[in-house]
Amino acid sequence: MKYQRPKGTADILPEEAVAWSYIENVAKKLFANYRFNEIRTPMFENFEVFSRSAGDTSDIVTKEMYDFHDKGDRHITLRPEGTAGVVRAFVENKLYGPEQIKPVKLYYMGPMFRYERPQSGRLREFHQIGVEAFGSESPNLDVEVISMGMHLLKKLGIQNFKLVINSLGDKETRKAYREALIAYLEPHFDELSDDSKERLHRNPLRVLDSKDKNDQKLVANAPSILDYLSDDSKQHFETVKQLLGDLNIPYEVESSMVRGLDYYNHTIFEIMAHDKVLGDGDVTVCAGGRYNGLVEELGGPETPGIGFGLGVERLLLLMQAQNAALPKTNDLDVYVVAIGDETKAETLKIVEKVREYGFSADQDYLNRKPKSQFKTANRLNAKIVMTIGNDELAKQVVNLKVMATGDEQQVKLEDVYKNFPKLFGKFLEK
RNA sequence: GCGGUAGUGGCGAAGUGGUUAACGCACCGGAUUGUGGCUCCGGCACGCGUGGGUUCGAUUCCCACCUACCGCCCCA
Repeated sequence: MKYQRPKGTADILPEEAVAWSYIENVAKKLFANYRFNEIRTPMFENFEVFSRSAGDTSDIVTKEMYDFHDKGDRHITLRPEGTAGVVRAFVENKLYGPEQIKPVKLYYMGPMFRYERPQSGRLREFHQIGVEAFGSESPNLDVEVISMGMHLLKKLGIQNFKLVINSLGDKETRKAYREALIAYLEPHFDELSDDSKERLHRNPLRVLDSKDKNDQKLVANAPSILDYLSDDSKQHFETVKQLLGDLNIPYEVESSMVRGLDYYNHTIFEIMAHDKVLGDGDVTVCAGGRYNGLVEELGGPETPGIGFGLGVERLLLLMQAQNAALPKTNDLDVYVVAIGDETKAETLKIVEKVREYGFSADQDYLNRKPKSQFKTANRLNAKIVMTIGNDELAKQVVNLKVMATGDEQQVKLEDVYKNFPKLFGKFLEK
């Protein structure tokens, strides 16, 4: 093969694109009900937008960014996630202004890029649907955002998913907890796995969800971040849990849950699904949380924010594995079988007229025999086949066959042209 | 970035250091001239991921690279 797509990219072929459109439309409709509006930001940003927001030591920044210097020697990064760009746009366009109704609720959908080893459900160019809400610290907003994510999965027919939440508290909380955790783990340093030794000082919270069995044992008695929450943080988290309960949204609290991006604080959550296609354990399909402070970090006024990102590829994998229903689209209403060159012009007129009336129509373009044309009509699941040959042309009629029943009758061309929906539309109803 | 498995026609899949690379599905054509299914007949890889090497000869052996998949790291 001479040319192949770049590693970690995928072609979305027509058959699958149907599912993509469906997902996007369902999401847009749902988001509109929650009063979120679409925002479209560039697929690349200045490097600093991401390095500043995600944290200089995060893996995403240190090894997974797709970055390069352009011809003007600007350090450019293909966006690895959606939030930073939206926050940048929020600040740059002054959406924090007093004339904006708060919270400002935005959503986006599009490709993201991360330079990493591809696996199923993990690509270098992948797609996220995400939402962000700025300007309110209300726990109600936390819960609404979470609920919206849950609703989306439910609407798309996903089964076996669960909500897991945690609180990272505020800055002070994280600092205090980080120290406590290091103090707890340090005496056991030699017992830790190599990966966790590495993690201990760079990102100690990561040790908590190590997959190493021995690490897990050590970590079992580690202090919990929930014991270090400041009063305000605790109050916020308690309210979130309370409200989730009020809405009858089941959840689990997982105090060891952490985040890959440094900007998160307070409520964080993941919606995880369990299905073999995505490996043995639970896989996160939707993840998000609060990021109070991020707007300041990118040069805006003090503005709280919260959002989530949802991986479309993973979602699709789940939908396929679980046979989630997809709408049937683009059914063929009419196929016109032409016999003989003399009928070509009339055939074209027929299909065009039928389309004009709002039905789908197709014809043969390969000069094939009637039998072959019928075979194709059958494969395409045509509801009606109209046949026209020299005899019909001379008499200005066509043979109209209803494929489901096999009934065939001769009708006037004039009727097709002048009154198709009224006379024959009945055959095209579901 | 690390470890492992794999790569034969549109898809699935057999195969061997040496004349014409099985088979199934799909597709195309035909079975007395203009009708969908079934059946039957026929067609369909100048080529076995790419590039080198070994050899009289390689799809089959060796090396490198590419890509996919699985695990780790990390993550949606």
